Amino acid sequence: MTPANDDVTRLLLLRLAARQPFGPHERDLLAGLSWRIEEMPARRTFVGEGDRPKHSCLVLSGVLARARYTAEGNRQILSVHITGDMPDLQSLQIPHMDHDLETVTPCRIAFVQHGDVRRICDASPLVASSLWRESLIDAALHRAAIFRNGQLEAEARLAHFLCEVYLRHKAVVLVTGDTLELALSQQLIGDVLGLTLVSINKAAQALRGRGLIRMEKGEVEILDWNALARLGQFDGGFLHFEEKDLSLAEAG
Amino acid sequence: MTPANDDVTRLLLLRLAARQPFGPHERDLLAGLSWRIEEMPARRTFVGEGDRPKHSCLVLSGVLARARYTAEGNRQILSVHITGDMPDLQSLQIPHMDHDLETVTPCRIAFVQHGDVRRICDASPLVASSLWRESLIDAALHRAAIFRNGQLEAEARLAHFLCEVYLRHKAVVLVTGDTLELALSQQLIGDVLGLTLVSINKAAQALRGRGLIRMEKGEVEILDWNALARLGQFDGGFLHFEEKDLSLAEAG
DNA sequence: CGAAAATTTGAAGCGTGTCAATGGGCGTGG
DNA sequence: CCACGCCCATTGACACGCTTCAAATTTTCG
Repeated sequence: MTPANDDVTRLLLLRLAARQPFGPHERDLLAGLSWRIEEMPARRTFVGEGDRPKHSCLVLSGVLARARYTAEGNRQILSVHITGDMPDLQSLQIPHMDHDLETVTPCRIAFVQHGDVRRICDASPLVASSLWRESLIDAALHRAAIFRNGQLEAEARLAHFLCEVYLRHKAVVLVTGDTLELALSQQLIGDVLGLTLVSINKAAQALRGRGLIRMEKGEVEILDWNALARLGQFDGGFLHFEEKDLSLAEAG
Repeated sequence: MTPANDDVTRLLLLRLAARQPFGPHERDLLAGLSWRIEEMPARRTFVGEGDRPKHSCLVLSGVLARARYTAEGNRQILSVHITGDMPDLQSLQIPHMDHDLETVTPCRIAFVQHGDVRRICDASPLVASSLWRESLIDAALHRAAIFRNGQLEAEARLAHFLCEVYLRHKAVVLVTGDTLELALSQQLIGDVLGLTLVSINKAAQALRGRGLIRMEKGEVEILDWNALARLGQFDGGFLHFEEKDLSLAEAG
C-alpha cells in the first residue's frame, strides 16, 4: 500500500461508508485493493464505445464525462463526474461499453482491476451491495436527466443542472460557501442538456438577470438556492444522500 | 410453492440465467422466493414518488411505466416495461422512490419482499450479481433514452424507440414474425420521447410513408428493420443481450 | 505575445408546441 | 339495440423556442 493508495482508499470509504456502515472486515477488503493512478490531460477519450474494459475507475480530481455521439458527430453527454465518482462501475457486470468515457478537464484517475473488485464483492455482501447502490444512484441521475431534458425548457434545464452539480460538489466538500469551481464550458453544458451553446448562453444570462446565480471564469455562485431549485423543479432527493447531507444542502 | 409461483420462477430464471449460468444452488434460492400476484387495471399508479416500498415487482403480463411529473402536470415517462422486467429493483438498495410506477395496460404483477431478495443475495454472490446486472441494463436503457431524446428529432426518436421495444419484445418471445402487439397510445409514446402526441402522429405517418413500419390498432409491424435502425441511429448493443439473442434480432 | 478556445450578440429559419376541430372505436347503460 | 361518453387518431393554422449561421470580443494558455 503506497501512500497514494491510502488516499484512494480514504476517498472510496468516504463515499461508500456514507450510506452504509462498514465493519473492519469490509474496510480491510477495500483497503486491500490496489490502484493504478494516472494523470490525464483534458479532452481525452480513455474508454471507447464498444470496448470491453478490464478496469473500473475512481475520479480523484478533475471532471470527466460519459458521452455518445450521433452519426453527424454531435455529442450527447450522459453524465458528468467529479471527485469520488466511479463512472464506469457498470463495466464490472456488462461487458461492452455503450458510451465513451472522456476527460473534460485534466484529471487524476485511479484504476482497479475488475477481478479484484469481484473478489471483494464475493467476500462481502455488504461491499457488493454498497457498490450496487452506487450504480443505482448513477441510474437515478440518468432518470433526472431524462426528466430534465425531456420536460424543462432551457432556463429551467440549466437551473436543474446547476442544482444537481452544486449538491454533488457539496457532498464531497468541493464547495466554499455557495461558490463552486466549475470548469464547464457552455458548449459542454449544452451537450449535457441537449441544447446549443447559444441557448445556454442566453439561459445563463437570464438566470444572472434574475439574480439567481453568478457565473464567471469557471466559477458558479448560487445566489438564491430556493428560487433556483423551484425554477429547475429540482428535488435533491434523487441523489439519495443521507439526511445529514441533505440538511447541509438545504442550508446552502 | 403454488403453480403460479412456479410460473414466476420460470420467467425469472429465463431472464437471469440468460446472461449468467446458474447452478442448482442458485436455482433453489430463486425457486424459494414467495411471490404475491396481483391483477391491476390500466392507468393505476401503484408506487408513488417518495414512497419507501418494501417489495420489488416482476411484470408477468401487460405494460407498465415509470414516470415523473412536472409542476404543470406534464408526464415524463422514464421507461416502459413488459413481461419479464423488474422495474423497481432499485428500491432494494435506495429507500425513496424518485418516480411513480404505473400500469399502462391491465397488468399481472408479481411482488416479492425486499427482505427475501436480500437474503438470497447474501446467500449467493451469483444471484446478487445477476440482479445487479439487471439493474445495470436498466441504467443502459436510461442512457439510450438520454441520447435519443437529446439528439434525435421526432422521426428518428420514434424509430429508435420502436427498435428498442421490438428487440425487447423479441427477447421474451412476444413477437410473431415482425409484428408485435404494442398497446401504446401516441400520447404515451409522446410522454416517453418528450414530444406531443401531435408530433408523434406526424412522425408515425412519415415512417409509414417511407414504408418502414405498419402501425394500427395496437399492432406494430417492422417492414424494414435496417432502414428503421439506421434512421433511429439504433444500436441494439446497449441492451446487452447474449449473442444468440442478437443474431435473432438481426435476422428480424 | 500569439493562437486557440470560450463567451457574447444578432438575425433568420425550422421543428415542435399549442389550440382547435373532426371522426372512429369501444365499452357502458338505457 | 342504439345512444352516449370516453379515449384515441388525425389534421390544419399559428406561435414560439431553439437552432443555425455569422461575426466580434474576451479569456486562456503554451
